[in-house]
Amino acid sequence: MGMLANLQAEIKGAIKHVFDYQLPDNQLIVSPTKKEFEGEYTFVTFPLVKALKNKPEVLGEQMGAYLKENSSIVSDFNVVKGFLNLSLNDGFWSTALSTVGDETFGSKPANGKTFMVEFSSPNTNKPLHLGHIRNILLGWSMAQIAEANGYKVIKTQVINDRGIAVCKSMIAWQDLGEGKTPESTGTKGDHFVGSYYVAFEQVFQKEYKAWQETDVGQEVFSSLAKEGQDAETFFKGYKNKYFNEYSAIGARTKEMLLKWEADNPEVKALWEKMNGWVYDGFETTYKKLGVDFDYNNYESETYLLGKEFVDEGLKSGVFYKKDDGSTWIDLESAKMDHKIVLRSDGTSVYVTQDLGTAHQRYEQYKMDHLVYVVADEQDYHFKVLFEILKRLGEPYADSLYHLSYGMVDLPSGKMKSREGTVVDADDLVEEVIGEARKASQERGGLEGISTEEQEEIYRKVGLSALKYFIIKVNPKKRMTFDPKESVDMQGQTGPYIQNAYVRIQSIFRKAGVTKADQPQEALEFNNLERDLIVQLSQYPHVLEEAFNKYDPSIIANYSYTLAKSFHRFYHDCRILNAETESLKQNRLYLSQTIGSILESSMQLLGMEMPEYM
RNA sequence: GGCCACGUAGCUCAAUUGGAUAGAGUACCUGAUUACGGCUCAGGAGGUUGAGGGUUCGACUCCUUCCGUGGUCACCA
Repeated sequence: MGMLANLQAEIKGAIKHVFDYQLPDNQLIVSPTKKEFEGEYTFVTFPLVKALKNKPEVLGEQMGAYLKENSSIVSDFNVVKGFLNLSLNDGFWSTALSTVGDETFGSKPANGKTFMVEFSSPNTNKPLHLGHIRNILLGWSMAQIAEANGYKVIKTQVINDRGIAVCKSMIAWQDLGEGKTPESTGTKGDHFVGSYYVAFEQVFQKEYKAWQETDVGQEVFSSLAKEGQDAETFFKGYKNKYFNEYSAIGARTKEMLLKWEADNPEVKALWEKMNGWVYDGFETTYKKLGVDFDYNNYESETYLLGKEFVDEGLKSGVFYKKDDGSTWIDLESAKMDHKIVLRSDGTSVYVTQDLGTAHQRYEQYKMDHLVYVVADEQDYHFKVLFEILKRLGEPYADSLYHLSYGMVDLPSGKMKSREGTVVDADDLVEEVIGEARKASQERGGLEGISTEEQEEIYRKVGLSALKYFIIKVNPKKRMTFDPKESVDMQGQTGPYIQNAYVRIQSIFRKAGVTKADQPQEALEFNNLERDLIVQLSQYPHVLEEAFNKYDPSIIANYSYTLAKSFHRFYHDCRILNAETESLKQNRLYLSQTIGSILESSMQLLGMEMPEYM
């Protein structure tokens, strides 16, 4: 990092000297030179044109000449329009390499601040699916990136373990379960419970269909349907109303929820038993994905939290009450609507809970950042939530961020649980690992390694294919997930990057050393080596940028270009058979640095490097 | 309909934040390499950056008007 600052200072000095002009820092644009041109770094002279009233070419020539003459690091230059391309001398590259090769390079000292991130946040009535995987990868990566930027990190998830949906699975298990358990059926707990949720929907739909044919159903249709609306469309929209007002199984479900809220021991026992099964299942999936949490928020413990806020807010006039007893906030001045915060029966809604949870977290952890990783369908919810917290004068209101990401589509279109097109997380993980195993065995590449180690490698490789495929996309963009491409291992993929690392390890094994030191004597660097050093030196900036923009895909793309450059270098330049011993040492040292940065950057994205593949 | 995102090669994605001739991968075609572990490397072809207008030395990027896609406008979470 210091190396670029050095160059910038020299350029600034040159401008002062040649033109007697002080260039503002924000106009001092120095970037790596594009491949088509000679040189390694480029200074953009356009900003000088206005102030100095001269042609950009002339300014570039004058500065270049001065720098070549007087600078200790510039060896040559050329000017194309407003671009001054600078070539730097071997001494510069030598110190640059030792900078990036330092073990502390890229890591930032602790800054004493706390970064909290909420992600995954599953419901206990369904197993995790592809959408959760994108969420988890984003949340996990942001946690790692924050840590690399010096923050103390707290990873948390909200488990939506209560409510009407959870009661549905419970009712279905009571009716249809015959006392079966995950153990007795050999089913993973979350899948086991999820199947009863599905069963409930089937029973309910059957009941609803039958009701539609009854006199009552027909009367509802003819009296409430809009003109020209057909029965199917009408009843689709009427489903919730039916559930609440007519359905027998719906009534039983609601009754169960009331009992749950009244702490009925039998209901609570059943609830705990079934949720326990689900948690076991989630744990298995998280473990396989290689993620964990520092603590969980259970909705059953937080769903009442926001109420006291409402009282305070009513007093201070932030909220107002309607005649029916419901409580609202008027957000029109912030270009939003009126929003309900307490129902007329006094119970709280989604935002109310989130208000309370945010407050509780701050009380407990005094975090400096709180990031919610939630899909972009909830953009409006978070705008509302943050605005309310601001109006309530919460001290942390400005440190909140909604990391909003686009939904994951399949090549065939949207995932829809009702149509059974949801991609299950566990299935997906098994599939990519299976593909890695298959590909490896076809090549017969892992002979002489124990079966357990082989399996561990397949896991690392398969998961990196899957994870990279998802994390490389800018979070806010909606993405298409093609299962076929997600198991690819060639091209811009996780395994391609792993392969660069494995090659480096292999070189060291071949060389019979574990570590390389930088040679002391003066050396020459070729284009490929210089390019690699430039890329390596950007790592700290990449880290910062990924953190500031909440965007792990920046790191994913960086790792790929670095791996690509290495593969090319590896192809064109002999390392162990280099012309001289010191050149060999130098290249080993460079390779070692690349390997270590590839490893740490991929680790930020939740991907592990194998030693063989 | 209001509001919010997003529209870049056939497909999946980039573009150092306003910089050079818009780049990668994939698929397709052509070559290299019997090895420092080829899950590699090089080359070819593929573009009016959804459309129009504006701002300026310079626009995928900023402003504006359309068009398209998705999301959201629940006393669900």
